[in-house]
Amino acid sequence: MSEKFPVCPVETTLQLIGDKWKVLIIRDLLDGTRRFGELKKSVGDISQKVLTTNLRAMEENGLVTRKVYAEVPPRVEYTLTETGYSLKSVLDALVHWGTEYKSRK
Amino acid sequence: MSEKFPVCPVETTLQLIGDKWKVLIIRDLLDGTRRFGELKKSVGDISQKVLTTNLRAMEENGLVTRKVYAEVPPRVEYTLTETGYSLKSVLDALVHWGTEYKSRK
DNA sequence: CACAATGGTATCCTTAAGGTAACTACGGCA
DNA sequence: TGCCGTAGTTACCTTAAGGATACCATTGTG
Repeated sequence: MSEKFPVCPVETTLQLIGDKWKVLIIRDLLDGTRRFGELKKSVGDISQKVLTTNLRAMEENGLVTRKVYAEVPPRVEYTLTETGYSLKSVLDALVHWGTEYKSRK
Repeated sequence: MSEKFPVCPVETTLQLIGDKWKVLIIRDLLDGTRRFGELKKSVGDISQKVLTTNLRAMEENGLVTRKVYAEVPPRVEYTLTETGYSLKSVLDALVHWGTEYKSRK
């Protein structure tokens, strides 16, 4: 049944992507599937530990899927789920606002 | 002249409202001017110290204006600037996504 | 055999964020 | 006189987040 989320939908969203790192991960995954190492490079100054922690949480929340290939060395790919991809509208808003803000300076 | 912001507009936005509390403050100020005490109640479980800190930062970044009335006891009102109000589009996206997410559960 | 590459986990330590409580100014009021 | 309420500031302490480092499994290659 429905898990308990805050009444305010803003708080619900913050609960899922209120973390700076998660937003940046989604930004990069919106362009398509990425390997762990690729994300580590593209997200920016993120440590392996933090990246792993965030990806696990996002998987838990149904925002990304994790696919492990039985190769050596191992290959792990992360892809946005449909729900995760639907965050594109939020990211678009962030991009738009950030661009506007900078241009006003 | 232009201060230095990250190249990525998403990071610029996060730099300004990447904090959970700031988002909630903006959510409440979108309905109109609020007194300090009103915000403290409506934002949720926020301490006076953290609320003050965030409001100061947002004032610094030109998102809110602070107006002090020379009364006793003192009255201080916070209002979104035009720039701050323009975050409505971002908040709308957060509301919309959060609502959708909850309904999928 | 030793090592490289990838995607982790485990441990320890430091730093930053936030909580709590005490204190301030001010004038009104009983 | 002493207390009330608002909107703070300050000091101190606790907790959580994150950094750094070491370690692991696997297998093809030199």
